[in-house]
Amino acid sequence: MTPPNAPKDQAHADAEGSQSAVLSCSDDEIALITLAKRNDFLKAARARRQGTASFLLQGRRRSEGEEASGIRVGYTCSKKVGNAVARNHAKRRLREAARLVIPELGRDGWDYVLIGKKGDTSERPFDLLLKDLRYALKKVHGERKNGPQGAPK
RNA sequence: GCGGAUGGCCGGAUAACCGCCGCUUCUCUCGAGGUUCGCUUUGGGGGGAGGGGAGGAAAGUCCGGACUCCCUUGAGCAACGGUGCCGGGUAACGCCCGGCGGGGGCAACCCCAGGGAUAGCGCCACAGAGAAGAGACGGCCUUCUAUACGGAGGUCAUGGUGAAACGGUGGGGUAAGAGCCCACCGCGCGACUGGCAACAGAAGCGGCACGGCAAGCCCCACCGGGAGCAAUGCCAAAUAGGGGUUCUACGUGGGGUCUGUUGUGCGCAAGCAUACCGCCCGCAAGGUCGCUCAAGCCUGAGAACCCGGGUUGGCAGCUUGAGCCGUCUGGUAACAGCCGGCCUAGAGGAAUGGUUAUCCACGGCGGGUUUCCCGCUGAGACAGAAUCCGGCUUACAGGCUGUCCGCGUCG
RNA sequence: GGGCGUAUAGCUCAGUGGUAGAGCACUUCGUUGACAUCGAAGGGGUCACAAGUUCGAACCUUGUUACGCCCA
Repeated sequence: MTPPNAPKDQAHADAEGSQSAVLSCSDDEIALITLAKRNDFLKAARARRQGTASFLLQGRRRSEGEEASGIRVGYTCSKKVGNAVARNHAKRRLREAARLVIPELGRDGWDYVLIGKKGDTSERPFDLLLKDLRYALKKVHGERKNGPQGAPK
């Protein structure tokens, strides 16, 4: 994606986005994009959050002016989690959990950030970790403007 | 058999399902360029297949390089930093090998920044008479005067100390003593011998003079420019096409040029001749590594510093290299050489994973036919490539294996 | 990834080989009817850790740990 071609590619993606992107991902799955920018992490940190036994979830709906479609996910493991091996391991488990859960429960146009905890993120049994993520997603989505227990489709 | 010393190697294995990052290849699709409309080149996206994907320390960043940029280069000097027994290895090293010296251990073996203290300076607290060219506080002895707590002289055997006290022990000797003399030990110099050398041995000589600290300054020898892949180069986008302060300079010679400008003379004019300026060439001056010398370079506009503005994208560097494995040869060894074979991660907010089963060793509990077997259960050491190599240091569950030493027993 | 620095009392810092200090804070006493201020006295230290050099190390050398700063 070189810059001179970028505008053209953008136009194509918009024009044929409904074909390529959606068709490739079969029915309702939306591509997950990894967050990279510091700014996005800071915005997410100011939004809604929900802690669980194994990690902390932050989530927000992107405002106007930003890209409207797609789910973006970021992963954070600070030095508090441990040395490089421990941090990488925790991030891998979070990434795997997000891959399994977020396509079915996540909402289009939202940003999520998963934050690892010292010890618990790598040691918690994996099925419980998935349960935690489902629970946290519900809590983050809920309550605000979708009414009480806004049923996730 | 028990205890110990030392070197090398490994550092979980296999399978299933679902995933991640490069590479090769096939296919579908979307664009761009070329086109003889057959096709071809190139870029993006989707899918399939094949094959690859963390370490012995990837770590600490403590040394040494490769590579890139910066300073104009070379030699010498100075400054600063480093290294420090000798010989060898190496691209290089503060690393490695072999040897020497000192210390520890019955031994195998281990440890040592291990040059110079007669080049100079400095320091040696407290205690002690005295802490560094020895001198003399108490004491001992002789002598003088008036019997002296006084004067003169001799002397260091003796004096709590201290990390360290100016040779030690014994004998002779003396007024008291003293290497004053003798024996042994220690110490210094050392012909000569062995060794490339460090060094070792040593005839003989010297009556003893020369304390410690250089991981204090220093002296000697050798080495070293600075910064680091977030180096650096390219492409694209965007903004700007900037502002301020300070400093320095306004030479000279010759030749060419009148098809560079201008002036003057001649000519009606085209043009011809000539002068200043400009341009080219040279010289001088100035500047240019902290200093000197040499070479080179720069200088009519230039140099230095400060302020201000934009981007946070992509590509290259990026993995074939002092590379790895094996046979043989040389060498005590580190290592080197010939030949043959192999290609072994290249990500980029950062992939190499998630779950399960069996096995492998380990711990705990229970049971059994108790050198062993079965069941349940728990935790699989230290730790994650980030430009690449050679070392060092530090962390590390457990296991395999070679060589050697001491003690005991048996033959 | 690379480069560099710091660690001494509860806090901020001195201390360049010889019994470890200052200010603030703390405790007690005095002053006051009481408090603040002021005065006096006192307690509090594995000098980050470990080895080495030295007779002797907070200090010199080497390694380790923790914390912090810088880069295009």
